[in-house]
This record gives sequence, C-alpha cells and structure tokens, in this order.
Amino acid sequence: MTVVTRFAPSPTGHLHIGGARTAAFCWLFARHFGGKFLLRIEDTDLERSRQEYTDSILASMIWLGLECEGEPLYQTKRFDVYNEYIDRLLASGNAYWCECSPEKVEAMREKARAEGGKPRYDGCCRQKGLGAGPGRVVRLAAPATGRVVFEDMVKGHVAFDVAELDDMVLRRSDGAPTYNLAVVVDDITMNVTHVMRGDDHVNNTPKQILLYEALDAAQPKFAHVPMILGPDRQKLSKRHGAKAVIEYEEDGLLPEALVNYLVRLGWSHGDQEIFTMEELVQFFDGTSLNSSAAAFDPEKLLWINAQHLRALSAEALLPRVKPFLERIEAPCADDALALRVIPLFQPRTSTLVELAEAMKGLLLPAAEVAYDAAAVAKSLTPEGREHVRVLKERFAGLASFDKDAVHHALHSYVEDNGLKFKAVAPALRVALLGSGGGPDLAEAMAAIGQEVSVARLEKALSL
RNA sequence: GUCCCCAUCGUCUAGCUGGCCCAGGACAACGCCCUUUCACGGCGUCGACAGGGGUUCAAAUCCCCUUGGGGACGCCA
Repeated sequence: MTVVTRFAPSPTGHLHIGGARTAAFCWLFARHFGGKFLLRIEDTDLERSRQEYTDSILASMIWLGLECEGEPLYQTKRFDVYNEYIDRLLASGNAYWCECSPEKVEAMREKARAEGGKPRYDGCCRQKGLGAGPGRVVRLAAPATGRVVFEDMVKGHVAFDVAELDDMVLRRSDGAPTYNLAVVVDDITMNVTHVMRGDDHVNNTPKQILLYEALDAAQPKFAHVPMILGPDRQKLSKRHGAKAVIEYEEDGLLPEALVNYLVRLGWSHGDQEIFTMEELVQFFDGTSLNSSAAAFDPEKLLWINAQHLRALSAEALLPRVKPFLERIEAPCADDALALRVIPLFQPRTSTLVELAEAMKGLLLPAAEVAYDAAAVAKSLTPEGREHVRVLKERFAGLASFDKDAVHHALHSYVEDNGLKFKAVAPALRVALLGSGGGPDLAEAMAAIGQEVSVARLEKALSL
C-alpha cells in the first residue's frame, strides 16, 4: 500500500508557520516512504475563503520546496460528491433531517452547559422521519453509547466516550457540507492513508471515526502533532501573532532553514540540529515525534538559518541574494565580484537581508562609500592617514593583487617601519571599508581588486 | 463547566522496553582563547527531571493523585 498524505489548509489567510510545519511533516512522511503528498483547499467557508489566500498558500508551499502531487483539490468543486455520500448515510439510516433552528440548538447547549454537562444537541428530530426542506440540515445519527478508540501515531491510545459527541450537522441548511463530513469524504476518495494534522483536531477525530464507521470505510492512521506556541507560550494562530511564511521569505530566511527549524520543533533525530532536506526525508519516518507543545524561538531560527547560509557555496547563494541587493538599490552588475565578496560575509551574517546589506558595502564604487563618522574620527588620525598614504602607494605598485600579495605588502610595510600591525590596521580598515568592523583586510582588498582598493584609500585621504 | 491532550535547563530537545543519568546536546546568557576589527570557531560557566504518593533491590523513566499548561466543545476549518 502506498502512503498517501495530504495537507488541507483553508484559504482564510496566508500560510503561517504552524501550517507550514504540518505540511512539512506530511510532505516528509510521504517522501520518506515513496508515497504521495496531496494538497486540498478547504474553502467551504464561503464567507472567509479568498482566492488570493489560496494563491499565497500555494506560492509559500513552492517556496518551501513542499510540492504536491498533481493539482490541488478544491472542496467547493466537490459538493456533488459530498451530497452523494450524505444521501448514502440518509439511505442507510445513519443520518436524518433536522428542522431545529440554530437558536433552538443553541438554547439546548446553553442549558446543558448550565447544568454542568457537555453542550450537545439532543437529537429531537431523530425520530421525526423528516425529509428535505428549507432551513433543514442533515445530522449524523451517532450511536448513543460506547467508546471511540484510536491509536494515534504521536499520542498513542486515545479514547472518547460517544456520549460526549452529539449528532453533528453533516449538511448545512444552505446545502454546503460541514467540515467533518467533507474531510472524511475527501480522505476516503483521495485514498489518504495517513492523516497528519495539528493537535487541535484530536477532538474531531472521534467524530470522523464515527463517519468512517457509518460509511463502512477503512480508517486512515492518525498523527496529531502538537501545536506551536508563541515565545510567550500562548497559542500561535492566524489571528494571534503567527507570522506568515511569506514574511520570513521577505526577512531573508532560507526555506530549507525554516523547514529545518520547524521540523525540529516537535521532532528530533538524536542530537542533530542541522539537516538538509535530503537528510530530513531520509530520517523522518513519523516516529520520534514529540507529544507536547513547543514554543517558537526566533533566535534559534536565526541561528539555524545562519548555519544553512554558511553551508551554501557562493555560486548557490548569488541568485538568492540578488533580489535582496536590488531591494536595497545595490543591484549586482558584476557577478564575479559578488562571488568573491559573498564568502567574506557568510560567517558574519545570518539572513539574506543582512548578507545583502553587508555586501553592499564592498560592491559600491569608491565614490559612494559611506564613512562612519565616529570610526573616522577615532582611527583616521594624522598618523593613521600617513600609513594609509604610504600603503596606498605600495598597493598601487603591486604586480599581483591576490590575497597573499596584499597580505605580504601590508606586513612588509609594518615590519619595514618597526610598527605593530595593530597600529596601522584600524586606519586602513576605516579608509577601505568606512567603518571599524568587517572582513580580513587583505581578503577584502583582493576581493574588490587593486583599482577599487586604491581608489577607496584615495577617497578616504580626501576626507 | 464538560471532555481530550501534555508536563526534563529561560527555549528546542536526548533519555522514557527502569540501573550506563547526582541527566546529554543545541539556542540564548556569561567568561576565556583565537584575532587587525566585527564575526566564525574552540574551550568553559550558569541552568531542568512540576509537587506528592506508590510499585521496585533500583524511577526522569511504570501507576495514582494534585498542580500547572494547552486544545476542543459551531449550520468555522
């Protein structure tokens, strides 16, 4: 039997990190077992569903590298299928028409709540033998007693008393199917073998199992992954602080790093922290999932991202930083130059945004270098300027300008004059880079080249 | 209120078929080293088995209770 998983977002917002993690788990699980990963758009809430959100979710999935098999399935296009299944339930006596108004049902619930019980519909239309009619809904004729039991892949043994469940609505008065009905029908018809979803759905599971039973259909395996909580340990949701995946994209995060971080939240493989997508596929088999909720830690995400950023080759990184360079008006005209500059900042930055900003400082022509006033005042002293002046001449006269050549020129100047390297480095650094921090001087000069290096020093001397 | 789930350092976690754990790794914090700066890196410090009962020769690991946290109770998904 081939494994089939599915991710089923509702297009009422952008894809947020909780959903992204669930999607990643589903995708990984299917990949690991050589199965299929399907996508289903749960857009039956006509009020809140929007096409733009569907587009956004799809785009985020692609960005994350979690591509699904075939075309996504839209629930709104499947009302015929749902009605067919509802008719079957009606015919088999597992469902019935109900004429109770929402107000009446709400009153029942209030009453039950007041009496300290579980709010539920009392099933008063069950024996009425009603047929279809305006304002009427179809409800499941749930068994009155017994227990619903299932083995969850992460929670283990879970049991519910059916007395806790009520006769849920299957078909709304407007003819649209309800969530639980649609999910079950879809999972059956899509041949889903493993339902992996958020913890917040465990309570729906017994209701859905009742439907599988009423439909006499085989049940999938369930895996309820714990929620992601905010740094404050409060629930993270679309309406409460959950950042959308696209925001991370804009922040310069690497998709593989986001997936790495998200998956590690609630899953582990020994002490390993950094995983490539390939490793994730190799190791993720649905076990080692944690059963408790995890708090989102932005700092660790950043660290993971930095690790992935450093692991990439300059060639691989170049096309990925380019959009960020353009965004800060430092478009890269010289790929070879950019390729030499990237490695200088890989150990010094943790996002593409930071990388682009750092690169900008070296990509600029001499005339546009921005000097940090405090650093200039501190290091470009008369004495410092003198060092820069002489050094500039020496650099200009170099036949070769690779890192070693520059390094030797620099150090021979220091030795020739009986100086300490520390005495000349700060001035040269500010003159060259405009500020007090940054990469190795010889490396930086070799990267931007002799002409620009000399021009930069000259510019600094004119300050 | 009722039901379901969960409970190891501030955070993510290893460990949970009991002894190798007076609990390991990672992020963060702090310190030292490396060093032309800023980083990277290396080394180290701080820091947890929620509490109480059992079971056992032995419990972070098994059972119960308490407490705490989360989720769900819709003609939302």
